[in-house]
Amino acid sequence: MPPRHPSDDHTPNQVDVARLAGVSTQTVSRVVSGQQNVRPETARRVMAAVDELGYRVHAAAASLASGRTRILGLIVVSTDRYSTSALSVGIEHAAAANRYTVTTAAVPDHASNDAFIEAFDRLERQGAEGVILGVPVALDNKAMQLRTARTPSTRVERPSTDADAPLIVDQYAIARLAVEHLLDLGHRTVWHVTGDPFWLETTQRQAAWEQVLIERGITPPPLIPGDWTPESGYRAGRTIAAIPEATAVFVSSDEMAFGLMRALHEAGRSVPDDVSVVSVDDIALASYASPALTTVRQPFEEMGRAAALRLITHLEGTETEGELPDTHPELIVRASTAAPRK
Amino acid sequence: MPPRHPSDDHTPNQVDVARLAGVSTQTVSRVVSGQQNVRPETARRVMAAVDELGYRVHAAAASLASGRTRILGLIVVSTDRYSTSALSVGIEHAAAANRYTVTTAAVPDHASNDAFIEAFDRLERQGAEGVILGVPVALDNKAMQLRTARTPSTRVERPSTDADAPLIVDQYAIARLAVEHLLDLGHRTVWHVTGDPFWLETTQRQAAWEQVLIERGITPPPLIPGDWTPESGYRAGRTIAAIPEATAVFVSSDEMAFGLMRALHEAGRSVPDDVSVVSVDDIALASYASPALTTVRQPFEEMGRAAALRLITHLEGTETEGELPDTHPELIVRASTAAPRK
DNA sequence: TTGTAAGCGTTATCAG
DNA sequence: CTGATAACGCTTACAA
Repeated sequence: MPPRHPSDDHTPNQVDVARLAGVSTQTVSRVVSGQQNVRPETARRVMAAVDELGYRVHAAAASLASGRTRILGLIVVSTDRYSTSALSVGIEHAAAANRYTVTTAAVPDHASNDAFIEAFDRLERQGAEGVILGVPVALDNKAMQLRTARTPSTRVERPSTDADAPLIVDQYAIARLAVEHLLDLGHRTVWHVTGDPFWLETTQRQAAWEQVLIERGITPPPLIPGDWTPESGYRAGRTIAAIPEATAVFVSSDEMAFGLMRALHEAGRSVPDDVSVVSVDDIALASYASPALTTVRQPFEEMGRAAALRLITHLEGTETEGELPDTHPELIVRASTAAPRK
Repeated sequence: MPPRHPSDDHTPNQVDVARLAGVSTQTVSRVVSGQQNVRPETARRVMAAVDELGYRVHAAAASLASGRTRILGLIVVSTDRYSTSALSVGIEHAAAANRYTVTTAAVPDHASNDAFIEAFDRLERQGAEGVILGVPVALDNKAMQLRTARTPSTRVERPSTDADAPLIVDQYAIARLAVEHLLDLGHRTVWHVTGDPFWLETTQRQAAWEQVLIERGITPPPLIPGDWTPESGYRAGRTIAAIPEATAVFVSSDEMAFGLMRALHEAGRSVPDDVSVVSVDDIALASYASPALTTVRQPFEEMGRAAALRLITHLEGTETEGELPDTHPELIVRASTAAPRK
């Protein structure tokens, strides 16, 4: 076989660059990975060779040699809930800013624990250095603990079982904002339509709602179950409409609030004159509901950023690029709440 | 240094498994990657060793050796548009079913072409074997063509410049469904509120809307520009409200329709009595608008599945797991459309 | 059916 | 500041 021409068919590698620049592969590696101890002139020559050849590091080879993949795993639930995409956008940004890459594993809604484990395994196999749990996984089982022990993980919300965990979004603050707004308006009590009980937020908000009422000496009325969907909100609305003394409702998502208000409207109960409604999320459509929704805004993108940053910080044991975002919820008052009728 | 104990600190590798099972690493590789030519008894022994050691293939090493990463890249735009998450869920599912992994790169909304290139590079560097463009990238430039030439890519929508490309969702069919519905109801013409001109769908739907009108001998009225947001829909609604002869509107997204109907309502024009509205998407809230939206459903998850499957098929040159999903749009008639007043 | 040998392209370590 | 050399853990030949 004749000696191969330098610029052959194969994609250029370090050796090619080194040869062209007249240095060793090690120097190429140093230049490409931005280390400082290279003479500027040498670095320039290497970069020129890199450009000429169109060289780029081979991630797999670099991982194998260095033991680092710079991959972040993300487990999400397959829903079209508005929050999911905003969350991942935030995560992706924080990752990219720190030169990490995000690999996603989706699990079906209401999946069994096995499905989460399987997703986690997929991510680990792929080389994820850390995993972000965008899902309500239970962590109190052997299989999951085994995995989170060897691969650092963060969850977006704060697990109820671990009050000390660094917290990204305070579900208690959300519920408190909503309930106190209603109470301060003069309502005697506040009814609550829950989210899907599968999710941690649901139980946390519910507990907070109860707590705030009790602090004010009010006995919480019966819970009205929901599952995040507008349909479940509609059903809850029919329930509420049948309770004449209900004048204020805290609904766990904007989407459910749309359904709820429709049911109320159909039953001839006016919002906010007969019933005040406050929900959670502040999706883009919230101000286009009729009436416009009073809601507690969740800064999803910031939450995603915060989760990723927290994980990366843990991974590197040092500071990261970018400020830690503000993830405080905020009450947005619009037209769906008012003082109760005399 | 004393000889190391077999089960030492390092994560177990093929050598460890081979030693424990009393076979060569090659046999371990064969068993683990599911090749058939291994005696069942041997395979069993190997699997036992794998389980005992908790061994899993090192993806980077496997990639380096085989030259395959089984990574699919996905470029998405950082928006919380409902479609994005549904799309990626579909992609992720199809990928997982074919043992591929999805890596996401997000670019800002309205990003420059450079941002797309940069995202593409990130994905390539990561080892993506193919890239799904969930974004309206222009492909008519050198830099992009260079990349799509070496890394197979699919886009979710059909580029207007390439009518022969296998098509995932037919924007013409969507517009036709909407416009003909309105015309068949007896409206003399149909006004159109566009999406963000940055997106291909926008121009495609707009062209289709024009075409259908012209086919029926109707001169298209002036375009009303939008940008997907409910706010832009609201502005469009004010425009429409000021045009007494406008009785039918085709709005390019449900979210804009919410804004539009709110503006119409405020202007005292009733939907559907004065103005009929049909939009596109069929988001979960569409039936909870007031009135409930007549809309053209887009099966986003199926679209994502289809895009991924198409790419994987191309990559493997063979058939893939799972039927090719049906991505036909469908008209959902609800309460926002009616015959025009006499 | 199983094993041996030779890389894959990079980074770490240690010399110079 | 730069270079030689040895891993990293796996798969693809090829041989037995």
